[in-house]
Amino acid sequence: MQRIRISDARHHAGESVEVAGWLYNLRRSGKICFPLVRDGSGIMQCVAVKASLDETLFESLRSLTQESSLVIRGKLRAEERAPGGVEMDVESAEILQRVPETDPYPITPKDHGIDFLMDHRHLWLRSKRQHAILRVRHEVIKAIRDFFDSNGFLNVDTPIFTPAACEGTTTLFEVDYFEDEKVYLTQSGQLYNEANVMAHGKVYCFGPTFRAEKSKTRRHLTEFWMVEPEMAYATLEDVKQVAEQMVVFIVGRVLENRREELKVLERDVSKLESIRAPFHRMSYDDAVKILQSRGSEIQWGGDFGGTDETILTQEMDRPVMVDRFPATFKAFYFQPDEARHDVVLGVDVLAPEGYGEIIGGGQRIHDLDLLLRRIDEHHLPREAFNWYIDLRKFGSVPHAGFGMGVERFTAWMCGLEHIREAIAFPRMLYRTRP
RNA sequence: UCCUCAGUAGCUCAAUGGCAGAGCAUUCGGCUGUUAACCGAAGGGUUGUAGGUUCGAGUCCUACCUGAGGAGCCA
Repeated sequence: MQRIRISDARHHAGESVEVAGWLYNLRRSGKICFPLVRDGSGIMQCVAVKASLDETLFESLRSLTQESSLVIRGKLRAEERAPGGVEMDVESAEILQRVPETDPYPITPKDHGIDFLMDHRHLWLRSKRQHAILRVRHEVIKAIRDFFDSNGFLNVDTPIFTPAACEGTTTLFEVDYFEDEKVYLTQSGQLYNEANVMAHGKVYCFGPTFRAEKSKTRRHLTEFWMVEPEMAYATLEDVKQVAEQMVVFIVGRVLENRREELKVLERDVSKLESIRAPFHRMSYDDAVKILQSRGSEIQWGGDFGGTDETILTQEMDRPVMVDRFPATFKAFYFQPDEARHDVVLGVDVLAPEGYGEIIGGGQRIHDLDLLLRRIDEHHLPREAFNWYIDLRKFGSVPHAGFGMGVERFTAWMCGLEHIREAIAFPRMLYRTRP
């Protein structure tokens, strides 16, 4: 008998097939019962009728417990009342493991609190909503790779263990590295990207990123995934254009391939359908003026707070690109604006609906003397940057790139309240288990 | 690190300072079209921990623990 995936069931109406899965829920009524079986690709309602089945088989199905694993066989039939449009008339079944009723599956189809769900994250992943979110996340990742791969970028990944002085600003996780040596978990692959890009012209790295800030908000994880493209012979304008095209591409893919999941998530898709080029563009100067006029206490020279990002984007139908930030709060490697030496050629892309900064990037310093000066101004040890400085000695060119956080993007696509649901096992300030 | 809120049955929650409760889950019984099925019954409690006030504390006070939301912080 052919084993099928539930997602393909509609193409097998009228056939006898088998499905291997888990019992999602069960409704019963005396001499008939309706096991809902999920197999990872979808959920299918089965119908078991006492009169047409072996007595022990019917009894074992009728009393089956939630999340028990089973292989179930029967004839598929188009049925309007069933979710998915197809229903299975059960002919036989094998139960691989019956969940004992003395220790039943803890996540019932009713409401649960976030603490309980997070403690049972390893099981929570099976629920409809979490299943849908991780499928959207997969689509986002696949779209990112497809976008860069088909635009001449090469995937070159950067190290996760990095030496101490990588950027000198944020808090890093320290790791013991054999005898008496300390290394740190990467907070960005960017510096290494700058080396890789001089070899390949256009590259991207894609991997986990670690930030040890004691940040406790709905937008923060201590471990998250980031894609970072870098382009040689490129400027801030190139970054803005590529970032805009990439976002439009990913949103398009999600809308094209994950409609069902967005429906499960009750996402207002019109909010995503309005994401088109061109995005709103404004300078940091203008952003500060807008914020002040709307009651923010921000002063020129200060970074945006979470509420500032929300104020800037709340009435926007598409992302906002803010560029030319004060040099004072950006990293040492940002290229200054020729026309305005107090600002640098950096850009942040803020997602609508309060989802905040999803992209940050800009143009890097390519001049040797300027880079040396900036390293000194930031009190960073030159020796640690020898290899990075070399890149400005041997065929230096203007280059630029950006980083995008996968979970923030996924949370935006799914309309999530909190970023913790956008990754299978979130790592947060006070939560590292399971 | 700071601020706010919460912690009662496996889960979600109720209980004016006065008998510890409900729904769901589990078990038993009923039901041939259920959609978080429904109907009837049963079992299930160190009220986060330690003190204190009181005739009497789930409830009030103090400290601590755990969690949540937010702030700071986050190139």
